[in-house]
Amino acid sequence: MTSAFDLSNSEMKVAKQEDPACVALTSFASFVDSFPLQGEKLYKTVFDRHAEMIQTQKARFAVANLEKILTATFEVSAVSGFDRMSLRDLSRQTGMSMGAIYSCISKKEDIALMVADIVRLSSTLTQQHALSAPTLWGSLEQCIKYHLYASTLLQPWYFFLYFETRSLPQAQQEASKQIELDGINGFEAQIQAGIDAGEFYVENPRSVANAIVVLLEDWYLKPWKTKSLTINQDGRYELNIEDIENEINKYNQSIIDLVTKLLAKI
Amino acid sequence: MTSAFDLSNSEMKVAKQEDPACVALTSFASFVDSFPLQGEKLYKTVFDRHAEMIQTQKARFAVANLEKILTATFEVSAVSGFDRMSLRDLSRQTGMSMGAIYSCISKKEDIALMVADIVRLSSTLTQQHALSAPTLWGSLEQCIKYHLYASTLLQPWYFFLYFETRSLPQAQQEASKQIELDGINGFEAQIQAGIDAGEFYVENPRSVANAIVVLLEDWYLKPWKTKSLTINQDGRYELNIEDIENEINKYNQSIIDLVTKLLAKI
DNA sequence: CAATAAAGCGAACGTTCGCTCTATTTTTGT
DNA sequence: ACAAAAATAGAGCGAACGTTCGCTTTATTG
Repeated sequence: MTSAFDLSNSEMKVAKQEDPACVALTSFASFVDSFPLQGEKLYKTVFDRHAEMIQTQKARFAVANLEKILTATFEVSAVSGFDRMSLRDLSRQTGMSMGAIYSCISKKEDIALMVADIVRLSSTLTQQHALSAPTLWGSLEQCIKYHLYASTLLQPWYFFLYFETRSLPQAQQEASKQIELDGINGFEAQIQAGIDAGEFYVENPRSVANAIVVLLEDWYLKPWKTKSLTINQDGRYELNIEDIENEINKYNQSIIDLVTKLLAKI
Repeated sequence: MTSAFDLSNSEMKVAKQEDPACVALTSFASFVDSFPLQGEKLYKTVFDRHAEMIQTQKARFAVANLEKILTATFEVSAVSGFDRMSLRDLSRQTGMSMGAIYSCISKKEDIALMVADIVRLSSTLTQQHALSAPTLWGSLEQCIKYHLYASTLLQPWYFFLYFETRSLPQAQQEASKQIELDGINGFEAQIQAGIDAGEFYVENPRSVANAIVVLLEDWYLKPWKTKSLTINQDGRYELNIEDIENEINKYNQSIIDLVTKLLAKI
């Protein structure tokens, strides 16, 4: 399969309509098929992008251990926060020794840096692909939908970055704010374009854009609002992919309904 | 002046329309005049409600020191989080000795408990008073407005509770979730009442209720979105009360516009 | 099968933490 | 003026922290 997402030069690329890779992904299942940041590939990406801080040389070992470390980090720090998670907790949870952990990271903070990097990469990829839709409304719909899809697949990552930003260097804290502002600006621009084209009407485009961003955040920040999506002790969703798809679609539809009403011409 | 808020038996009281204390507070300035949780009264309330963990006997001293401690806590932990704030930091920031600090608290966690208690008290007070409005729409409007008012006056407190909930005992963590769910349920009930009365129409009342709650949270969580509201180095807003009133009214109006559209009968 | 290099291990290090205590001085209320 | 309350500076406690390092185990290669 040709993936719709190009990881290789993610920072540069802006997908064009004519691009054969720009297939509209209509279901969560098809998104899962295309999205590169999951499973083994996800941790391989972490390894590739942070090789300089990883002592372990063979990707095979590093990837397996990074998965253990990051999974355990999400489990432990979801309850008590990253600061309260000691590396001894992490050692216990992963079954790895302190030394093994420190051959995958150079210091504790590196874990947070890895998460921040992946979330930003995911946001960039998702947004770029969504903007390739042929119509204004379609592009808006896809931005929302893909963001929900990506933040579902990477829920613990998005959640972690939101709550643990303050464990990062201050420059990175500012960068996180900027990402959020960029998100709002992006939606605002799309809405404004729709107004200019006579497709939408709304008095204050920015407040609608802000509402969208905040509702998207709510999805990965408060999974307990949708009880059926809570994760079990193994850190996995209890639902199979069809059930998840239903839950996402329900939430997606509620946002779309909202936005439809807010942008409707009277 | 007779305050519109009754602090004495806040847990019990549900204001009635006939209650002479139930004045509609139409401006931030009049809210400030009535709201009991500010200035010296605020820290006196903390003292009264946590006397058992405070060694200092005379309220006069305790109140002054609690103000120093809590203000410094907000300043320090807004940057790096409550866990990373050491009591030596706190001692430096407040200019108090360790001994003086420990005569106002029994342990570090107490600080977080005090904040949580005040925020919950504030939420309760605000919601009770707002529900006393004579009409359905007026009640909904007041719930939103008063919440914005209270969370502006107590912004560092609301912010702190949101991000440091995980520093609290697990029972308190659950309680915090419940407060949010209660908030959603409250708005949902009001919207449903409006639908039943034929005043509103919306397909999914809960998603509108959820949007309101999330937008209210956004106000105190991301003050940097409204640049003019950012606080300076002294921890005080740079604006005077009129400017703040303008900013709140602008944000309040944007929520009201949103909700108006969402609940409009077609 | 021996040699080599990578990976894994866990005790131990130095530091910092929350917290206590004491001796002394300052502030307060009468 | 005087006794009580409050605050101070600083030493110090044990526990827990992030991190290091000498050593052992494992995998791979010639």
